[in-house]
Amino acid sequence: MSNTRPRGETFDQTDVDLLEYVENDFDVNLNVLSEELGLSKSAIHYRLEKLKDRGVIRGITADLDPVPFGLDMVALTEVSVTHEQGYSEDIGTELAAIDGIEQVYYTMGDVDFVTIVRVQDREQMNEVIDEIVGIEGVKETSSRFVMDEIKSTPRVVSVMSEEMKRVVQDGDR
Amino acid sequence: MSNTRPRGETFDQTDVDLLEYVENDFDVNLNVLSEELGLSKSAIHYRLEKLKDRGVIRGITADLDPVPFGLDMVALTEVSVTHEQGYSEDIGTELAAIDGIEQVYYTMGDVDFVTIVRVQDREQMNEVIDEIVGIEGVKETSSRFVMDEIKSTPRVVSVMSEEMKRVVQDGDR
DNA sequence: AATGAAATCGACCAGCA
DNA sequence: TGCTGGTCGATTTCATT
Repeated sequence: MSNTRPRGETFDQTDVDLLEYVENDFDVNLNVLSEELGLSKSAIHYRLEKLKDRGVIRGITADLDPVPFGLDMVALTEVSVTHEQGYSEDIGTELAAIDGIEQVYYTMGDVDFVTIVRVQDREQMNEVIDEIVGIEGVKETSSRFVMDEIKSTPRVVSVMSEEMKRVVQDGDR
Repeated sequence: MSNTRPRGETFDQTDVDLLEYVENDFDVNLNVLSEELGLSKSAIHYRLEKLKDRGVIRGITADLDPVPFGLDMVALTEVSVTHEQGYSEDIGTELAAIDGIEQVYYTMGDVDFVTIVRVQDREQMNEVIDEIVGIEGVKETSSRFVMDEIKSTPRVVSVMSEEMKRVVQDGDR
């Protein structure tokens, strides 16, 4: 389109392909990647290390299924706070520290925080909500139960449109 | 507490420790884990393979930082649909397929879906919203911008309280 | 930034508790 | 079934270009 100025950093095609691959599966031998991307094994390794150093790859993690742990009860909980002081940042940190709270977003608008809570049963859900309400400065909460997690394991490159990729792309190799 | 019947499967202390470790950092050599958990390299390897086979470990993935890609604009978008047919499931799938939509939850209550959208700029945000509205059966949307992602990379075991762990625990070794 | 060779580490096997 | 120790193959590292 018209705007080709890169926001953020730039990546070549190989990096984008490599990253899209490993963000879905890092349990690979380098031979496959090597052939797939047409580069030597050492070069793949070198690029991966550089991407780690740059902080693009924050880490390598095991993706766990919550279901075997009985963690199949999920709720989206909105949290409103009193706006007397600049407490908001602290309250966010406190929310993030509560067991069972998986994600915390600080939002604009009528509510201040949206959290995603994951627990094993209703009793634990009540406990989490009680903990939230117990935080100083929290005014009220409102929860919605999740009936189905249609897509719940965030990916970065895999979710980008071609246009989004174009914006951060630089050379072709 | 009173309820000690395990929901889901059971794990021993070593598995829980191992899983908590690798869900935050799988970029370790087995020697470190071996010492840390007081088990031989082979045993660690054996347990990891078994946990993969059981589906507890769904995969090994690279955790990417969205910021270097300029993906720093995030919104929580609620989607309401018409309730004439049993379309809901299909609509969820269609939402999940849209570029820029990172997470999709099917919820009870006044709205039907909550999505998390991640893009590079307002123009792309508009495009995503337009795509959502363009889905047949979608009635209306409502979006909130995220000002701060306080906690946005879901973890499973690391977020469990001691009580939650107790519920799925079995032997001590 | 990429290569090929050398050192290191992980995957696999047979045997054992 | 779960663990050990040892072997082989793969990966990481490094000197070189």
